[in-house]
Amino acid sequence: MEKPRKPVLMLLDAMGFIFRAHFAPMDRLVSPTGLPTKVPYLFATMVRRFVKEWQPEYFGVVFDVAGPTFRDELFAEYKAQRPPMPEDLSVQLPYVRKFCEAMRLPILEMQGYEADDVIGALAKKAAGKDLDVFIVTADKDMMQLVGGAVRVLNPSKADLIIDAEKVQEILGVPPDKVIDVMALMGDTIDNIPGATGIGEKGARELIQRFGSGEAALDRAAEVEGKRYREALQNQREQVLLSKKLATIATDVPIALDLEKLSRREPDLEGVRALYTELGFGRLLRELAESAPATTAGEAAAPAGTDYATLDSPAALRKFLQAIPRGQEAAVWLSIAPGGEEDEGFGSRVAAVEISPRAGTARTAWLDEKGETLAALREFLGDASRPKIVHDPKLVEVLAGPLAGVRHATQLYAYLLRPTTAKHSLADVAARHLNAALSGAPGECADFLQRLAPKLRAELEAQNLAKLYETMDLPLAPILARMECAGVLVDPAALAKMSAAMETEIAQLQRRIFELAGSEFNVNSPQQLAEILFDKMNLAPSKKVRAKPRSTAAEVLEDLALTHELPRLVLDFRELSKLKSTYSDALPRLIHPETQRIHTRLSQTGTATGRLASSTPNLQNIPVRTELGRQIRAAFVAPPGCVLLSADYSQIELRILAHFSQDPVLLEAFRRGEDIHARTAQEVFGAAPFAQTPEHRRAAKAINFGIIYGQSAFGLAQQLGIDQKEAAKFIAAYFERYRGVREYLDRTIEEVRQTGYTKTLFGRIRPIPEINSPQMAMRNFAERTALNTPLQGTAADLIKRAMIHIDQALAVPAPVILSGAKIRSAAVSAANLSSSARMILQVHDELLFEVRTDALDALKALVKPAMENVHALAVPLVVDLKVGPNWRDMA
DNA sequence: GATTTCACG
DNA sequence: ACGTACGTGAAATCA
Repeated sequence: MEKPRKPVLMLLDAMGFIFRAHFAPMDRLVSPTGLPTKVPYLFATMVRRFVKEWQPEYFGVVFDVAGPTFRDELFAEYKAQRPPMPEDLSVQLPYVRKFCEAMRLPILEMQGYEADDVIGALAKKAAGKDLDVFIVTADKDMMQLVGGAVRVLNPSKADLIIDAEKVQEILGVPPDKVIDVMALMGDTIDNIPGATGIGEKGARELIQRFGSGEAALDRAAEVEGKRYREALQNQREQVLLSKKLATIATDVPIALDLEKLSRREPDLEGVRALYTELGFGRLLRELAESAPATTAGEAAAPAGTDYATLDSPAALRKFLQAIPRGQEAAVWLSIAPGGEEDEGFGSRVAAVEISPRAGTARTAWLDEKGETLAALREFLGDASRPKIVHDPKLVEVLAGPLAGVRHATQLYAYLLRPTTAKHSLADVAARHLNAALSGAPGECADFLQRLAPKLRAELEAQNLAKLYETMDLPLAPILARMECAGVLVDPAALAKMSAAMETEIAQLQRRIFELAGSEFNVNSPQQLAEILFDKMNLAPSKKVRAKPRSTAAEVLEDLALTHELPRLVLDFRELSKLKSTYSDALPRLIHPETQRIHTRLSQTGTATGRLASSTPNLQNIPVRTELGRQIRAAFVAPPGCVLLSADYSQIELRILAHFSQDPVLLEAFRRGEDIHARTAQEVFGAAPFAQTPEHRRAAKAINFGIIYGQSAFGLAQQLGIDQKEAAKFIAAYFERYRGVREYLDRTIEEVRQTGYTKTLFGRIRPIPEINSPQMAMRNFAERTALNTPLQGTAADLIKRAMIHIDQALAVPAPVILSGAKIRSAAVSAANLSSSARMILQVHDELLFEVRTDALDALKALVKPAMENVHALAVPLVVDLKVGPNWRDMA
């Protein structure tokens, strides 16, 4: 961004920002002493961004002062309904002020006036000077101040800059009519009532037509729509009052003292001290880079650390043996740089760090003969030696069997806060120890020692220890073996597909260029939108309510009804997607030695407890279209083997039945009915034999919608029907499935109280946004709150099943299988683990590779293990399919 | 690096 | 009136 020539004055609406920041969709941040710090953190990063980007000459941070303002006299209920500030937030306010003080940013506030008024008055005065004025706020009503050199900068909309033209675009009126629009539509956040029954759209239309709130009131009789007319006629006083409330007082007795508002050099020591107190590691580092510390940097390694290097495999062996029996030793493997991008199968260990106690660590570099690794393996595999590791799955993938893991800090961190994006050691140390890694050899293992007791205590406090012991920890080695096993794909088949697609794509592209009349990049949504909407003047029908200028499939499907081109683009997209994401990409990921693809199955990657697959993602291999299924056919069983797929039928709806105890749902599943047919019967009153495909389709959409926390709008969109009709379906559903309604209500209420969701096995997911003042965010949080227990419990169940199956595969079969069955199997029971292996998990499906002669034994083991994994109020049903590849299965 | 689109459950 | 199903990962484009 080019810096404007005129000097810049920024006026920041501090309280507005603080309130929004508190509910920003971000993880909870805490200081080393456990204080919440999200608000000062976001405040600091925002100020830092503005200073960097705009280099404002003048800066004012404007606060509200507690106590009555002139608005309270106008309207007794003004802001009365606003809940008191959450304590979680109020404790953070002093730090925002401290930050401003350390940065030497002037704080402005006036008794009896709100920040809006102070900003308004200053902006008005500044408009007369030769300045560019930016009002930093997300409040709509501040748009009334825009004009000339005064603009609004909205930090919650990617720093959107709003000038008079933009105000017109957003609200449909110029800045001087903003208060009139606000008078009619109101503002729930600011508790301006507005007129009940008139929203943003209505307000905009009425003001555009009549010019002002007063004129609209006076000429209400002319309004055709009954709803708006009556709203205006009956709520005259409330509208007039709202207009007063929305009007920002620009006559506040405050002088524009540019001398005082000048930006000064920050008090770097003060800033550093504050960042240290709050644990802002990243900002601290940045500070250190821009202005090197004046004091000597002793802080890198905590005082009293004893780090050293072991210079031979024998020294490592000796060191490991000297660790007292029963003492927990931390083990960290550092990975050789280069080679694999991701840490996983194929990565090489560069060094081993061992820490027998906090503060002490030894590093051993790997030797060419592999003696270091051998010494380590002995230790890792010894169950009698208790260990602390970060990511047990990775240790096992890199170094082989791991026994005696006491603490796995990555799993701890994930169980405590599954919504956090990353759980690398650096992230976890930053969050829970408030410490940054300096890169010193030995430090990682030392950090594990420090983290383990702390996280373990939190785990116990949150009742998550059992889940850790019985589910997440035992799953790790299973996932490690799956990653190492890999899956077999046929590169020749994929190459053939790529070639065929190449030709087809070229043909489609030619046709597209012909029809468009020019050449462009079909893969660029921007260029495509230009062709479709500007050049060809196509417009999606009203049914499609996508974003303006969206070229998503849904929009193109609609456009395809009126023109030939969109269909070709859809075909082009399908082909290029399949080619680039699958047929071109998969062969590149075949491991040169194993000739197989080794996906990474992340155990700590999702907010709900599901696994996530990457490099490549094998959980989204195409299946829904014929062309896509060709890709799937390239996933094959090796000679002498077949693939066995076992998938749970309707697992999330069954869990819903269990949680809700709804009698209809329970009965349907207990009788083994087709649940979509049953819902069609309940909602539409159509007996199964009388049901049309349309009935079933709608019922299926409703059943899915329930799992996602559906709205009438969403269902209407999905089914391409009227919203009213969708609302009727939903009402009919809840009329018949009363228990479900009650369960959903109960769940929301519980999450509001506790702030988190919980699965059947106690896995939690914090959802603080459930109490956000922003409706959109709150609604989103509510849908999440409804979906997570269902999705998460399903994830728990299949994880548990994987553990049971893994155990059963290792045990001589007669213990597990009924005697008759196993005697008829062609292989001896004890061999099953060498004849069959689990190779993939796709949320509700497990995929096995099995020698043909062991297939029956595996089938007889897997199905009951999955179905009986945990007794629910309804049966769990598993469907088995077998085939030579992942497509042709029966 | 963010945005858009689209593959899966 | 509001804004609109939950959870993922990857590729391509564009700033």
